[in-house]
Amino acid sequence: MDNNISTEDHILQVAREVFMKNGYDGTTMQMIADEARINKSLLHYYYRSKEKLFKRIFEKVFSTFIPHLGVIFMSDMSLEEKIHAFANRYIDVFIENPLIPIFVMQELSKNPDHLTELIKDAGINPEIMLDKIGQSLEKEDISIQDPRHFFVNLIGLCIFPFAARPLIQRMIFKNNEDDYNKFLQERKKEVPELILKAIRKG
Amino acid sequence: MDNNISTEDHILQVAREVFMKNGYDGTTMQMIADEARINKSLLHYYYRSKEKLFKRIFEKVFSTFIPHLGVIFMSDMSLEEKIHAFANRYIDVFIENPLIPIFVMQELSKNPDHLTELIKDAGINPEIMLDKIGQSLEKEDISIQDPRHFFVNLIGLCIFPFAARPLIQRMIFKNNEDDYNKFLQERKKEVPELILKAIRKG
DNA sequence: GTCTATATCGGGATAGAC
DNA sequence: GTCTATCCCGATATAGAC
Repeated sequence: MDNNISTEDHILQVAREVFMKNGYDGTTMQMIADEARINKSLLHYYYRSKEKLFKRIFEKVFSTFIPHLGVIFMSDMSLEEKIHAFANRYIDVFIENPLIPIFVMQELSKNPDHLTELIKDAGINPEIMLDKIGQSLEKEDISIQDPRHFFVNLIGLCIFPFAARPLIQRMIFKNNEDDYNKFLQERKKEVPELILKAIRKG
Repeated sequence: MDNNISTEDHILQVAREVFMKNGYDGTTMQMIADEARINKSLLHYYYRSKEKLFKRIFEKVFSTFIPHLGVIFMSDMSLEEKIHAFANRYIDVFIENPLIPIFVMQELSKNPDHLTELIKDAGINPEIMLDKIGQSLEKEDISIQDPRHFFVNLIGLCIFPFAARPLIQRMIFKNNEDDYNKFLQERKKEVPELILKAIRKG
């Protein structure tokens, strides 16, 4: 209820939380209105329709994590530095926004065509990134690996524990939140270690 | 439209597809009825309510992939054999049922309490499994690693490419289905190789 | 800019005919 | 066992007062 920000932005903040938690279909305009303590029709006044509001939110969410990818992999760090930077950055982002992974996967599986455009907007060119990775894999003291597998491995190892959190936390952490948070922190070291051991020569 | 099977089972098959594709909230009884070429009220005749029907489906889906876990990890294979068995089995299961990962993650994130019971029904005891893995990690010619990280790594590396398929296929495979299917097949070798390199001594 | 009232539609679910 | 008709509610969206 911070009165310094406009109603318009306040709605956006609240809607983001509600949509991320419940998904598009699981969210009603009434939920958002209640949460924002305003009237339903005010939502329409600002954003015309549920779909338009959702699109705004989704693009916002997408842009909170995709740009890091370009920044890290287009930099001139060594591959090892990139791996550490990636794990640190993304695990931190998802610790602060734990709902992003499922939310994004869910929406993209329903609506994959919306995607191509979003990636361009983020200034990312996956081909060039993969080329750079491929070059590093050959040049540096590293046994050759398919850059596409390398890439999917790195991303998957970082994101999966968030996407499957309900399952894993219950299965192997007796549903203890704190233990799981510790576990997630540990992965900033575990993931790079795993990958580096696997691709380092000798 | 196979007339050999009962209407009741036919509904179950159709509902499974529709629910997996659209999720609980994104599915209407009308969709299922249309797809099954029957009347809406017939759904209620057989399954009383949308929620009851969904529960049946979800448990069915869950049991198509969870039991393998116990079979593999409670067996007396060596850890290396288990890793290969796991990757082969699960990647095959998900190639045949590509919607399972997102569907299950989505539902569990909305409704995590439904889970504990399901795992017991599947005859799985995660603690014992982890203990067995821990013992293998110490006994066999392997550098010690936290079995929990080991476990999450293995599962994540296998499942993530299915959960994030829309994103990855577009970003790094120019949306080419066949290439991506080949890629998924390759992972039956890539994943065990990665993990074994990382945990093998010397 | 924010509210109330209302229109319109589609959802889940039930009753009852056949 | 399968259908039609109907109930009731909640959803998105708009009109119009203030």
